[in-house]
Amino acid sequence: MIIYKDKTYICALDLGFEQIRSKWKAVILCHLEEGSKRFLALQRMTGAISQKVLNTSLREMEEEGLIRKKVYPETPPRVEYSLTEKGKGVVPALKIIEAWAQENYPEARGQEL
Amino acid sequence: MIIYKDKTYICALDLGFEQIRSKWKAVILCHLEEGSKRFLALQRMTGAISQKVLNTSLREMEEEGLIRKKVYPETPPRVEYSLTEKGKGVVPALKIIEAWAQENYPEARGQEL
DNA sequence: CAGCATCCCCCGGGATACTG
DNA sequence: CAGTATCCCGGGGGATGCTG
Repeated sequence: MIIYKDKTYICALDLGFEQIRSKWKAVILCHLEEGSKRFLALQRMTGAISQKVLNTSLREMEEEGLIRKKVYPETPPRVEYSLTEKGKGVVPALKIIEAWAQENYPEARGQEL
Repeated sequence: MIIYKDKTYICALDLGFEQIRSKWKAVILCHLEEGSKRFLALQRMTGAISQKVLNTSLREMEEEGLIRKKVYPETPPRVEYSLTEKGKGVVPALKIIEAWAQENYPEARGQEL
């Protein structure tokens, strides 16, 4: 039994998985692995994600220390998101899932991010 | 763009991740890696999961070919769940997440399943 | 023991419109 | 461009009770 931020988890996997379980976090993290990305770039890459959800996902992951947000004081504003060391630590797991899907789902053959 | 069972996914990771994204599937899969388990045993291990959710999770994963269900025609009934080859393919990813959580969250130190 | 059947509630996530 | 502010809906997931 683990308690973290007022929530209880039954094991480490439960806790860790919860951090990336929402609809788009995994995809976002994988995209950021290619290098830092701007808000609009992320939105375009995912395509389907709404602004609101992209924002909450990014903020939550920033609070968890998975990603870093850098704001350039320009007009129009420029913001870049990138992976932290902690964030880089989960990506290998996501890569495995991606490869696993490509192997096991014919539809996904060769479908990279 | 991938279409699978009337749903669309933007990439392989999206498709693959969706198969294990629900609250308990990852934990269940990791438990099954130790060997085949009975229904009640799984329920006890997770502790927090309700029967209904455990059941739907198991059925969905069976339909996806991640796990196998073996029914022994006895009374009282005995049912055992185990990983398929396909199911074994994702577990390494979950192990990484588990280890990652143990490293990055002090609360989860040494918290095995 | 291993499950269906129900009821219910919360919130994840989409759509739309507006701002610094 | 990079967000906030609302509104709204579906369904994931819990609780409880019943059966072969």
